[in-house]
Amino acid sequence: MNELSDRQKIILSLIVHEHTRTAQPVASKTLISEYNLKISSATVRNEMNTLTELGFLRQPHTSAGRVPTEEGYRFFVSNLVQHAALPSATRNTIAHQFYQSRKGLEYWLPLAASVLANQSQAVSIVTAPHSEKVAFKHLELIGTRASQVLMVLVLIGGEIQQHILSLDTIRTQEQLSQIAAQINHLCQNATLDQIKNLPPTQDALVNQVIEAVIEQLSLASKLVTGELYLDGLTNVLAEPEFFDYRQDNSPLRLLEERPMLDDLIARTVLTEEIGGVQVVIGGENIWQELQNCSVILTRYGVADQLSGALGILGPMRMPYSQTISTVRFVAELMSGLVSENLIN
Amino acid sequence: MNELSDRQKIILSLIVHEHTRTAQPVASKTLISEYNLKISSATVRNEMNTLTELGFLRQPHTSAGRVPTEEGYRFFVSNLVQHAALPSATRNTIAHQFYQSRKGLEYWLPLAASVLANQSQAVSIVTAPHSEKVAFKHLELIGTRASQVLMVLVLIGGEIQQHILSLDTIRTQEQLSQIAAQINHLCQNATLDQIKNLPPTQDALVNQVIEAVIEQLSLASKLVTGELYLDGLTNVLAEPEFFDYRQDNSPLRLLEERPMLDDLIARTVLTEEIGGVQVVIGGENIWQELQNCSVILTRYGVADQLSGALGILGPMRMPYSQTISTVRFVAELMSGLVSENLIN
DNA sequence: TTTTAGCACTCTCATATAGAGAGTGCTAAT
DNA sequence: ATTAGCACTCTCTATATGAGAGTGCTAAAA
Repeated sequence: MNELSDRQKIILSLIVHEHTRTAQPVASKTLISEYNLKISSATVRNEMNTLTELGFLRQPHTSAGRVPTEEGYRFFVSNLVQHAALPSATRNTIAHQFYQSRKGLEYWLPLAASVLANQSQAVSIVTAPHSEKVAFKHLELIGTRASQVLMVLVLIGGEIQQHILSLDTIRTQEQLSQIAAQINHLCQNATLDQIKNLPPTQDALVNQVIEAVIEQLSLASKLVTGELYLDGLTNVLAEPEFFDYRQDNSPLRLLEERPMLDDLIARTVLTEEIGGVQVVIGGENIWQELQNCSVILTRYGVADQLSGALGILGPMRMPYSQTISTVRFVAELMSGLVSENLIN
Repeated sequence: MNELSDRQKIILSLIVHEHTRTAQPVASKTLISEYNLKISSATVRNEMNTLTELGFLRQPHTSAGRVPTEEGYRFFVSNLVQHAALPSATRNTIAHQFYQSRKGLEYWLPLAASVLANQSQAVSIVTAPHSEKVAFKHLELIGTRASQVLMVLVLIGGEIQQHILSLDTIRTQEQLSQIAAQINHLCQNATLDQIKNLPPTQDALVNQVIEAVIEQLSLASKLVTGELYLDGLTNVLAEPEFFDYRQDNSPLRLLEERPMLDDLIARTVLTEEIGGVQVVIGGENIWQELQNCSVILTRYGVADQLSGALGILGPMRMPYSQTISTVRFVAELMSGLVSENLIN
């Protein structure tokens, strides 16, 4: 493929920038007057023509200016985006909000979603961190008045699972605690496979609980992502990209269908290192719903232990540089918080 | 206030019904042909005129049919709605979905949201059940490699709180379990106030943990609602009521701002008995955002122990009878599930 | 060879106009 | 009290028109 000349790159960048600002097709004259270019509009038009033939720009109609295509945005993001660091004022504002918040993932997750949504003026997506390799940390059995027992299972990393067991007879809390202690001893730091290979004990009740533990751990190990936090839906409602659509392929549908979102996350960030930011532009022919949208996702947390995904979904026409920086910064913050509070 | 004649009530009901079906202003002739009325259109027009003067109907413009006003819907819902039971086929479909689901509130809550959204074709709102009177059930302390400790606190009812404590020194798991046992003994079934009045112990660490317990319980007691589950946003995106608006007072904003939603829930269902269904039509001059919407909410769970709210938010023009029945039915199901799995 | 001025051409958008159709309100008759 | 009949009003659609924006192309200039 033909390399673009420097001038073509500049023009493409400026068109992307101007279109992001105005949401209008960009005319050759506009470009010159807004950015004080030293060349004539005819020259710009010639270059625009070339860029259009290369598939980076398109014309809504004959006598309109140019709009970047999906391909154009993709080239821009891969080759032309200026990765400026987030202004320190913004960084401070964001950090301050985390500092002021109550401590604990249950507060930080929605906060991260809220910060991302506000900063990007798009929809934010944050999943609770989750350990790929589930392993047993601690078990507790809590009796009720009836023969039901609340089983609380803590995984290494700090995830908590709860489940209600039905026993055939009512046991005292002492008996239950004894069983829990026994299992805690047996399963100390064990992985799912190790627990599966444990020889059955003499005690039928212990076996029953271990079965339940195995089931809970299996469930956890199948999970792609943890709980989902969204924010900023209203940011995006006014965008034509979002409500022009018929109901059926509104990009917002993606957010309501967990399997789709899990797929999106799995195909992008889960293959990435923590810290790598993925930009999906226009659905990349995989997700119909994202035709005019872009998704910026990254992974945060502690590698191999506890990690989640976070990012935003917005119109394709967005300030990529700034948004990518924001996503990256919030991910760094969250990674720090997760690692400081790791349970292992 | 003047009573409506029977014929006026019928005409109002039919207009509501027809408008719900077609989303169009209802003409006098339409009413006659669609519902085989034995009176002339002129008579209907006369009655329509009266109903308009009474504020139950309005005319979008001179030569248009009539549309029910907020007041009209309110009268319809209070006086005219036919409370038909949900068809047993629908009941079975819904019950079946709960039957097929994994057991546990964490599965039932999103399921309830999904069922409500699908059945009503509106946005569903489900909050996790929450105990108004928080009381201590069980505490567990789980050590990490560092001096941080994961505190897991189970409330009566079954809510689980987690919190990370920072100790000055590293303790063994045995020491931690000992402390937990001591506190479990001290706080057995105690309410927040009872724990607050506990005399301080000799052990500084125990005191520190009890402080943390008090803080967690205080937090829990201040909560109006538990976690929020929404579904069906896309159902409603196509409705003119929802995207006609400027961003600022879209009804969906209500769902993103927890304080507003809590206020809505607090002002309606929390004052109600469990089982009572509240219908808020057009925001009732309190919630700007709900101008053309209605909210149907009810409370579910076990009185005085563990209760949450569930319902839907949809366009004002909705099939009230059916939707109210659906909300009520799902609430009954959820109440059953909560009471069967109560931890106390 | 590259750039540019100039201009014809195309398409959109806003505005105006007209006619059809829907539905009412009113009047006078039943 | 009800109804038939009709004039009137308003919306909606289609059509026409002109202004404006922006391009593509050509031929000249650098």
